[in-house]
Amino acid sequence: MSSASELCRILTNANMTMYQTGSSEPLQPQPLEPSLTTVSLPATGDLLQLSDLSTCSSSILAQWYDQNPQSWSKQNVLEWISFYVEGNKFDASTLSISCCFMDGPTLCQLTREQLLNMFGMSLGAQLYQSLMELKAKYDLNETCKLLDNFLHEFLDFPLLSTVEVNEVVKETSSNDFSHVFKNFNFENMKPLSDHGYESDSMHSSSSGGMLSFQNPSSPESRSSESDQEFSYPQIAKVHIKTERGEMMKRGRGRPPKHSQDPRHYQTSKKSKHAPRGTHLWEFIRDILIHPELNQNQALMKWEDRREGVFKFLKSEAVAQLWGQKKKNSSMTYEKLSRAMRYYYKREILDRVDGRRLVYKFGKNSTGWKVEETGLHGK
DNA sequence: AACTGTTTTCCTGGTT
DNA sequence: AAACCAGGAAAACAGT
Repeated sequence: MSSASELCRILTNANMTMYQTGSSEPLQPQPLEPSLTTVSLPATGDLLQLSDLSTCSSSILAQWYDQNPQSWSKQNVLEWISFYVEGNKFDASTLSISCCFMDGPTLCQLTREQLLNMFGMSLGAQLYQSLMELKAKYDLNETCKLLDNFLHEFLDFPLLSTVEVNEVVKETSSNDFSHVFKNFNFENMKPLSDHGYESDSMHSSSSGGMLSFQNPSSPESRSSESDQEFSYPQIAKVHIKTERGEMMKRGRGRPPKHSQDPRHYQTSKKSKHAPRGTHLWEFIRDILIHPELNQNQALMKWEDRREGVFKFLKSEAVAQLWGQKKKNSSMTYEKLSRAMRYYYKREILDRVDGRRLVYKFGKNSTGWKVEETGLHGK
């Protein structure tokens, strides 16, 4: 069996369509204005900001995070399925892609049995569960909106402006809805604890071994290919008259010596930044094997498809894209290429001497060979 | 908490 | 000169 499924890859690359190098902003929901009334209760929008699903699909998924599954488009459904396919390294070579082309209403009509028939016992069950959870989450969202509105009106009442309400809903919510949030990371949330995570044991109930995210296909089996990161939103942790602390992301790697931005040096709480998602080489591979999803940007091309030799056509654009994926706007080809050079030692890439911007996949990279992909590039 | 793996950042020096 | 390439060093951060 091929190590990575075609569907998975197609959908991974569908993500590319969302990355517009030329455009100013990555496709992410605009953070809602922090409540200036100093209420740290997350606004409903914050609450539901699923800015990071565990894999590369995050940008896409952010588009439909607060939608009722009933109103999902076909694309949304596809993305949702891909999340589970990729997250589990599900081998979808046996899965008919046509199964995945349906809109939200159609999806919601399916029974559990139908899903199992279409996607198999494991994935089908998982999709069914996820669907139920997302529906529940949507309902919760609606409830929260009401609560949010209520609280805002409530807080407008002057005599109540010094009331402090702490962790009102936390217990109920974490008990009842933990599974709902399981796959999501809520940025802009104050972490419950220093490290920003809840203990896993608290909510192992719903998914159990089902969501065992393993990646047998990647050379780095220990990698965080599909790592999940989540924390609970503190649904009603209200601090009236308390400044909402801005958490600055410190950024990875060695701190820039001559950073233009002094905030770069400010210490911050360990940011729960984006899970790694795919590795760089996989990201590159995916651009190559699905050029049709690059918005006609011709970012890279195969020099020798069979041998796995490829070339960067727009090195900085690719770097920007990679940066967007890693939420790092200062990514450059210079830095990206350093990471690429580290792959030589691990034989994920082989050296190609004397040819600028040309690299070659090595024996420890997978998913690019013609036979593997089922695609036939030039 | 220590350790490992994978980048990210910076840098010096070389090549095209 | 600009854009790359090579790698060392150090740091950040996630996962174990």
